Amino acid sequence: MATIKNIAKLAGVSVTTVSRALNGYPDVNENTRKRIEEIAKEIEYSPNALARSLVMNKTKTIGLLVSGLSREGAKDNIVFDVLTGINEFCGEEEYDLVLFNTTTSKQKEKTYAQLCRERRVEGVIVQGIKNDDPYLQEIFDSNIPCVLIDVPVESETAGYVTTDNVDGLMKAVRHLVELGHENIAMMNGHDQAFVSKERFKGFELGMREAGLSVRKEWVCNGEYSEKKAEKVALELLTAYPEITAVVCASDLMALGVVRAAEHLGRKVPDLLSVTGYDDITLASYVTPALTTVGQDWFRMGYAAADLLLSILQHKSGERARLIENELKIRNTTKEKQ
Amino acid sequence: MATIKNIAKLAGVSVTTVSRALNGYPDVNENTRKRIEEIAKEIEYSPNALARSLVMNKTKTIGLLVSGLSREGAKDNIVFDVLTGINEFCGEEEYDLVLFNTTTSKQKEKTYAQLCRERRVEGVIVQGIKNDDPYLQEIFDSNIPCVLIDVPVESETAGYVTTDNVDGLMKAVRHLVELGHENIAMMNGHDQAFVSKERFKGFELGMREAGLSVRKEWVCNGEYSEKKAEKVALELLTAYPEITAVVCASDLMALGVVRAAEHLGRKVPDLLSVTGYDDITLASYVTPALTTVGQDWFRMGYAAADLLLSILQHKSGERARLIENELKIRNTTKEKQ
DNA sequence: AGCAAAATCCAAAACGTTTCGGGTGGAGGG
DNA sequence: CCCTCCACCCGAAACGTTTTGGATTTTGCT
Repeated sequence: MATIKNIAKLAGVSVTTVSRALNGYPDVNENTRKRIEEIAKEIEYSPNALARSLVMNKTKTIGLLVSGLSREGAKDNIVFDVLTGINEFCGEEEYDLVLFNTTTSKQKEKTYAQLCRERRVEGVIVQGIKNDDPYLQEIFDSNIPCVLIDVPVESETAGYVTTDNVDGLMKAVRHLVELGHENIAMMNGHDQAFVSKERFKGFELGMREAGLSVRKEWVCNGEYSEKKAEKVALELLTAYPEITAVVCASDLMALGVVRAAEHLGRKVPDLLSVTGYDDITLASYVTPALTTVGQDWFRMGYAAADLLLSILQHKSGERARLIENELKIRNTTKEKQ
Repeated sequence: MATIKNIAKLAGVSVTTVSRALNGYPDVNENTRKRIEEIAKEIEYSPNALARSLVMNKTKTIGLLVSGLSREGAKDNIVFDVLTGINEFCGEEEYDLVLFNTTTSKQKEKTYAQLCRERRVEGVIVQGIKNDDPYLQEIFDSNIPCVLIDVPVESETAGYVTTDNVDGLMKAVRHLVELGHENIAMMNGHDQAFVSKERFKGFELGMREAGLSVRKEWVCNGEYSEKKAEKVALELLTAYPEITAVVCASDLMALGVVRAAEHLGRKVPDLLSVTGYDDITLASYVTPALTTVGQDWFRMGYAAADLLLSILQHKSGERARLIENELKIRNTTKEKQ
């Protein structure tokens, strides 16, 4: 493979000159520069990024640590959208992206910090991490620049991007209240996600705002799983048939709830209103199309990469980015009969 | 950052010994090895993969070149599933994955080969490439090991993984024929995809097998776009109302066709049967659920990575992998009325 | 004790770059 | 003619590893 040395020999100059010529330094004669560039093209030279990174101590690479990169993750396109956003930004800034495998047990022995240090990534974006994940602690301890998606962490080197989950869920509740609903239940996700707490807070606030009380038995845990939510909803709706609306902490769970309702002969939205959260692709394709509060995952990914770079470059003390969300009213909500 | 030199100094040995100790060579005393390992842990040493790769000329990294990594790509989960499969395999083999940005115009100046050489990836997996893409020619010319998804290319260093697209479409046609359909149209994709030709061949063969003739005006080009397919289908179905079934070269296009049919008051599947291709997530969630021929994209990704590694290691002369497909009969096909 | 073999260690080169601290030669100014 | 300055170039060190080819010490055997 062609190296800078080869060029130097062919051009009859030193490697220093070749390096400086190719990198646009001013202290090299235009004629020699031309000659060097021609030879470089001739022998199909491309710089060895490894060697360069080694000496410059800069890899132009950021790492991606995603938990949901498994076979099941495909149903919601969230991970993918975020990835796309990150990729977009990295393209503009000429950064490369390396995916870390956290799935396999083999790598589990290696700590988060080790992975990053070995590969010498300049920073990391972490997605889909649960708050009881051991990696999380490590992020605090290590001083590797990183930004998390939907996990509020702030430090010298760490930031996050998220949406206003409290407000998001309040939007859903308000919408239902406007439609005349009073007996509103909530299908929340598991506690290992930070957003769950926020969304529950939004639920409480929304209910209080409307002068309604939240009944403990009416908020349940669907674990962000379609199947689980269906099962739980089945029990909930048979035990408390007076419920006329249920807000869900994810679209997938909302689909489960809809299925459960229809299994009980309660047609959605006529006999039960349901709202989701996320606005995954499925949401608008399914019938009835899901009313849901949408998040722009692409933008979140893009913002995450942007924030990470600004942390890397000590541009500002900013450590959090808030992306807007929006209630998308579709066909799973309707006035209370 | 801790280096092997630091350890050497602290342990009172040479860097050679540290290196050999840490890498499990037998010619180092067990006591010194213990000591070295302790110190390594103590000062949080992790090896510099850059330096190692530089001298070993081996990066344990494969590159990923995907064309569909854009915002629109999210609807079909294909790219994501493939990625997941690749990621899975790489995890097992302790390979890292780097994503190349081919989207932005900035990087377009850099050729495919340059990207790979710079980053010193050992091989590449290419996905979603069109056959008029300039990258394709480069793949032939460069001798960088690579495997393509759904593009039949074989050379010393290149291979591919695909499914039997001819047979796949034949399965769909056979199914429709068994249901009594005779006036069958095809919604194909654009010519820039290799699979289009194959699927058309399957259509022809299937029709011939059933003693039916294919009418040229009845095979149209939906360009793998939902919107375009809808528009084209609208024209097709109004011009030729005698059509009772249409096979599509992708699920997204099938969705467009279904929409067009319903817009014309032809309820699917009662008044029109439609089949898709790919079995994307949407296919089973949409109503009516799409009858489609399914491909296991995860397995394709996994197989691609597997094949690439076997090429890298000169394990065998094998240059192609064929993954099975399967007809999934759901609710968009029915006996001809 | 003498000697070969085994065990343990090390110095130095190499990988391909960048960068620091000069060096050389000629032009311009006095 | 001498001095300074500028344009252009170079040698060598450095980045953090691995590996080659010994060198030294210890062990085992007669």
